[in-house]
Amino acid sequence: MVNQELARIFEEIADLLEIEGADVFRINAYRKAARVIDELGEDVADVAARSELTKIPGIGKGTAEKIQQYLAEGRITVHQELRSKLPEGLLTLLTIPGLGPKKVAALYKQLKVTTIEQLRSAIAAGQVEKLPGFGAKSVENILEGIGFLASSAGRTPLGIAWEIAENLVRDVAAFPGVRRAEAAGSLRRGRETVGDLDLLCEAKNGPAVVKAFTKLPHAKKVLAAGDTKGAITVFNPEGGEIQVDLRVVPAESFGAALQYFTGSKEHNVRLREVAAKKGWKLNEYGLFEGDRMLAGKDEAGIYKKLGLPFIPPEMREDRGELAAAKKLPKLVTLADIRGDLHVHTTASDGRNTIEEMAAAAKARGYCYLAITEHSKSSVIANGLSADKLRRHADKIRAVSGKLKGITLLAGVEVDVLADGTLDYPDSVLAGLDWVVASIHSAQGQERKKVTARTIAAMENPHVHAIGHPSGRLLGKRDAMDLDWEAVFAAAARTGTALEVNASWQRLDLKDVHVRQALEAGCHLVISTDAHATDQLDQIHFGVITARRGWAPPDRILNTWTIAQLRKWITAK
DNA sequence: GCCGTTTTCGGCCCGACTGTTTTCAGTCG
Repeated sequence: MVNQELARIFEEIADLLEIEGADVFRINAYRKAARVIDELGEDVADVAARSELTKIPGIGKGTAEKIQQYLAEGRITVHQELRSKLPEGLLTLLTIPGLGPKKVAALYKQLKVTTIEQLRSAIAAGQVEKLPGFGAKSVENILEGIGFLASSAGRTPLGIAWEIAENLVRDVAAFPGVRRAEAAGSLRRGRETVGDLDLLCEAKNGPAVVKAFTKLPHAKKVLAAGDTKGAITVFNPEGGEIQVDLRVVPAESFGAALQYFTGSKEHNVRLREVAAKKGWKLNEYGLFEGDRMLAGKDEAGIYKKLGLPFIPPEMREDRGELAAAKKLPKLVTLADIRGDLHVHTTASDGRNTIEEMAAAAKARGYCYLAITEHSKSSVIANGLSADKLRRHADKIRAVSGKLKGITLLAGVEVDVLADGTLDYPDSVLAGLDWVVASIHSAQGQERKKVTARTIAAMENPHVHAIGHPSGRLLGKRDAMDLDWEAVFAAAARTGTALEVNASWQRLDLKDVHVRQALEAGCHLVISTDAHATDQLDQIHFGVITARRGWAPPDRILNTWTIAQLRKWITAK
C-alpha cells in the first residue's frame, strides 16, 4: 500500500510544481517516478531495504532519497514545502477540464481563488472574465468543466467502456465516406479502466465526418469540432458521462494514427526517441525522414522500420517492452483457449444448467469445461453440502458421458475459511477432477493471516488453482493485503495455478501481478467464473489481462489439451 | 529530476483545437 501512497505524493508534487511554473522536465520526472512506483510489482520498502531503488528505471538519486525519507519519517520535505506555499484546493481546481496549471496559478495569484466555490463566486462577480488570458468563452468552459466534474464517474471499467465503444465504432463506420473505424486508446490496450474513448476512422472529408459525429443522437455535449478532430460526451451507465474523441485520418496515415492514439503516451515517447536517434520524426501522420514518408499505412510497418518487432497494444505501457524487443514473448490469444475451468450452474448461484453451460462452451469451440460450484460456507451463494456435491459430481460426469466433443470436469470452488482450512475435508476433494480454492470471507485480515491462508490452501495436494487471488472488485472492494512474493513463491513451489479471473469486475490477478507471477515461475489459468452462458464471453477480458502481463500460452493451463491438463493435475 | 553504443552535461516527442490574441499561450492527449 505504501507504493500507492508514495505515487500519490509524487503526483501531487508534480501538480504543485506545475502551478509554480517549475521546469517541465523536472515535473515529468516526478510523474514518471509516480507511475513506476504505482506499477511496481513489489513493495517499494523491500526494494529500499536491498538498496536497489535507483535500479528502478525513472528513479534516480533524488527520488530515491525522497522515498527513503518517506519510509523513515512518513513525509517528504519538498512535498511539505509546496503544500505550505500552495493551498490544497488548487489541486482540486486542476481537475476541472479546461483548467490547467497556468490558469489555476492566475486565479490564485490574482483573485485568491482556492476552491471551486470561490471560483464560482469570482465568475459570478465578473472578475474571472477580466483576467488577462481569460474571456467570456473561457468562463463558460470553466463552468461546463465544473459541471462535467460533478457528473463524471471518473474512470470507467473496461467491460462497460468496451460495449459503449463497440456501438460507437459501428455508428462511425456507417457515416458516409468512412472506409473503416477502430477504437484506440487505453481501451485497445486493455487497461482495466479507461478515462475516455479514442476512436479513429479513415475518410477523406474530415469536417463532414466530424459534423456527423457531433450530431450523433446520443451525443450529450459537443466539446470540440475541428477539421480532423471531434469530441463529444455520451451517457455512461457507470454514472454521468464519458468523453469520446474521434480523429479522422487519410488511408496513408491510418497505421500511424492508430499507433499514436493507442498510446500509451509513455510508450509513444520512447518510440519517438528511437525515431529521433535515427534522425527521423514520428507523429500521427507517419514516420518521416525530412519530408519523405517511410511508414504510416499500417502499424507493423512503423515498428519494422524502427527496427522493432510488432509490439502488441497490451504491451505498450513503457514497462520495458522496447528494451525487451529482441526477445518479446509470444502472447496468449483468445484462439489458444481450449476450455473454461471456473463456472457455476443453477446447482449453486448460476443461472443455467450443466447441460446449458456445456452446450455454450462447446459452441465456443472448447474441448473441456470444469463445473465449480460454491462450497457449503458460501450460504448466500447457495453453497453445496458434501453430500450434494458428491451427487452433483456424479451428475456432471453423467452429462459428460453423453456429450460428444467436450469433456466436463467435476469440480468445485471451495472456500478457504478464515483460519486457513478448507470448507470440505480432503476425502471429499479427492473425489473431484478439479479444485479451485477461493477466499470469500474475512478479506480484511492482516497481511500475515491472508497470506498464510492462501499458502495453506496451495499446500493442500487436492487444490489445483487459487480463484480470484486478490479478492478485489474493481472500484468497489480493495484487494486483500497479500504478501505477493510469498504467494507466488508458494504457487510455483506447490505447482498450484493462479487464476486470472476474466470477469471485468475482477480482472484478478491483475496485469502487473500476472507478470510477476510468471517471473516467479507460476502457472496460470484464465477463467470466467461465469454464472450464466453469456458470461463465458468475458474470457476475452482475461486473455487481454494476461497479455498485459506478457503471458505466453504455454504457461496457461487452459490452453493445453485435456491430456496435458490431466497430467499436470496428477503431478500435483 | 533522469539518463548515457554520440554524452556525467545537455538534452528530454509532437501536434490539434480553442480562445484570446494580432502571432500565440494554454490545455489536452
